[in-house]
Amino acid sequence: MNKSKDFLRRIVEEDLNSGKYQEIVTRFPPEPNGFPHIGHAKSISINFGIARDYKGHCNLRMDDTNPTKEDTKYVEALKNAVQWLGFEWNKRVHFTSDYFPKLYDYAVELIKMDKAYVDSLSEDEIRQYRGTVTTAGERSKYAKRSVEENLNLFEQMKNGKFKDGEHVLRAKIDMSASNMKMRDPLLYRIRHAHHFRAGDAWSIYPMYDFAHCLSDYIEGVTHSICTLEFENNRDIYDWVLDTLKLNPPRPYQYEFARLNINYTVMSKRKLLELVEGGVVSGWDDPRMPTIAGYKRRGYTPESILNFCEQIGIAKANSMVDVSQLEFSIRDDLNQKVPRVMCVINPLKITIVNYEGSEEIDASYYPHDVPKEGERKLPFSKEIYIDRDDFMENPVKGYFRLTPMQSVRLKYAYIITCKEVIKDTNDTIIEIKAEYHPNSKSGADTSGIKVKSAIQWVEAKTAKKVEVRLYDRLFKDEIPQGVENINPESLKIIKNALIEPAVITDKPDVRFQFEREGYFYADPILYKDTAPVFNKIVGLKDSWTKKKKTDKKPANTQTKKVQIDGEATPMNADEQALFDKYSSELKLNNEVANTLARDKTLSNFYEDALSTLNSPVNIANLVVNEVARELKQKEISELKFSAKQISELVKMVDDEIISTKIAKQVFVEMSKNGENPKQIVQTKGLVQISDPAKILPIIDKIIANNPDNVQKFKAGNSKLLGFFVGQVLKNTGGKANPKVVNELIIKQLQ
RNA sequence: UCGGGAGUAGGCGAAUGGUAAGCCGCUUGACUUUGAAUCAAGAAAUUGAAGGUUCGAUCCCUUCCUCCCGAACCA
Repeated sequence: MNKSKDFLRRIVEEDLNSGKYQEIVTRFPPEPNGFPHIGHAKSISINFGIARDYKGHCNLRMDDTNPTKEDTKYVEALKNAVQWLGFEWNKRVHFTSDYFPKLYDYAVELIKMDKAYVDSLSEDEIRQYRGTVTTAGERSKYAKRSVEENLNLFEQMKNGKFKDGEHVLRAKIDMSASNMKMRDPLLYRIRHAHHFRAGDAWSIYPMYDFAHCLSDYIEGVTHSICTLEFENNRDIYDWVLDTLKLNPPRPYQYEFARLNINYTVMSKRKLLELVEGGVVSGWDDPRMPTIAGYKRRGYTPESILNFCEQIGIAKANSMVDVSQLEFSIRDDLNQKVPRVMCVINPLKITIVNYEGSEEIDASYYPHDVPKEGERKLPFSKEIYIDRDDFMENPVKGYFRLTPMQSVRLKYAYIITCKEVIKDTNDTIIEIKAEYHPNSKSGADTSGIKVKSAIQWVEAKTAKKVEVRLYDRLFKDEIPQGVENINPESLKIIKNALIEPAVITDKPDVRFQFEREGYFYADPILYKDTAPVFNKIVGLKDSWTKKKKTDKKPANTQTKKVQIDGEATPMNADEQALFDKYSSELKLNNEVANTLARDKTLSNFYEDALSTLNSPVNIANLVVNEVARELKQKEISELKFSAKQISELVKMVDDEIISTKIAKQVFVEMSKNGENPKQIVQTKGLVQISDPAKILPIIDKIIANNPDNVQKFKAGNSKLLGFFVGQVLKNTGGKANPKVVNELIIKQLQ
């Protein structure tokens, strides 16, 4: 089956099919002022993914227009992240700073067109002059400067003749625009700052809104994909490219919803605070949602990429559950990594009836993972198990070792507890147990039934390892900052014990510690003499979950009450019109209301009414269809006339076409202004109402869909739509749906 | 308040007028030498609300409600 495409891919496909672009070019344009996080991974996955899917390419471009915030170390982090995720950027890494000379020339161009000016208002004044969302702004008096003066001033700005903040270059657009971004946005500001790449060559730097669109254009980008908060910036994007009258094709901007994950912060500012405040060990702390953090934790690139694919792309702000991410990494590692035994919280077991030692063969992989490999497990009378796997006074439903309940040592024997030894504090320090010699795994003739098999290590051969148990960094679903830190996000266990093969044979760097979770040999701290393992993610655990959720929370869910606001009252004229429409012309209230409140619509309506006396049907068409066109266009831009609308309605009244066809015809009319009759004729859209012609089609469809016939007869009335739809499809939409409906009901009785 | 976006099971998210997909999560069962995995079954949605148009509306129209973005010399 064809997978459904996200809205971006749909746009890309349309543009390719229409020939708008020959090749798709996207770009990933981070500002190098912080380490990339999983939100960037989503953007990378989208931009590089689309380029890959449509055989185009994707540029990696550092958006380095603010010299005071950016640094070359972040450039490296960004490059590493993209590579680690498995993508290749087109040729070299691009930098907006490479385009500074070109950008300067474009600015000069704008000045020459009298579309930009040097403003000398102070920062505060600029803010004041901008106005508010409800009131228009006022243009600076400096906007009147001549082109020559602007050119001159701008050049001096470039040459460092002025101090920071003395002047700015602004676009001359509209100080009363409802989009605040369009109130003469700043294009350049003076910054006597050292740029990490451009050095001290420039004392003016372009603003995002000016640099970004032009950088896209310069690179031949076709689809400039960014997040929702740039929706308001799209108008400037278009204004700059259009005003400069650049040679086509030009790029267009599309926005998607950025990624949010619960229990996670995603803002670069907050992440920087965590790093600088020493709350975490650095940008690559395994608890950080940075790509470097996930990498250090042990996540695989595949798991991150799968996650990005699963969550989809849309335009609605949303919060993804962190369990979705955790599923991705488990799902990936489950198929890949060897199973080994590690005892995190050791409890000594002495098997009193076992003497000597042996080695037991054990596969690295369970039967349902198609990978080969095995190791030897040393076994003797002294072993360790996890403290959690023994309970002296077990709770109900406990499957593991108790004084009354035997348990299997995985891959080895069944043991039975004989004696519990405690110290003076009443803490259990050792268990004396007996093993059952004929119960060995794979050759068990003992007939003893156990509920569980637990991990263990042999005392003398086990290796001591450090295990770092990571949990989510924040305890709150929507964390604000350090006050929400989870105090248990890191537990360091110094004395965990692991089976020797893990250290001596090193079958992999990632493991599943059986019954615990997935772990990763820390790429920096790990030493053969002092191994360190990071917990990547725990195994799914329905046992502890069951214990916790035994107390059922009361269903306190109350349905939210919908508060309806009031519509603004009509004025006298509108009221009069409404009365006329509803009483005289018998329009229903809703239609009359819409018409009465909209002068253009009602004028159009009365115009159409003058050539055809069919008040209700014309009103319906005008209110529902014409109104839609009028949302996008002015009345003068409409391709069709009121007269044509009445002609269309006439055909419906005369039952030449169905309302369904009428809508189809209307679409044609609004596209090219052709006459409705003409459209119906050339396309052969006259409807079929003759039962003799429709019946055979219905019979065929009934014969072809016995399942659905069955379901329909069983009472699934929604399937009527299915059958009607099939008949209409078969007749190219020409069958009279009313007739079809009646006939189907009759045939299926 | 003005402009721009968005509302579909607990969380994501398909379906442009014709049987409300899929994934995560949840429940139950089977299997099991991981309370995992796997397999099977299931619960869960009056598509934000109310009206309208239509034979038929998640989809088109109207009004309302809620949430997000916007008045940085940040990106």
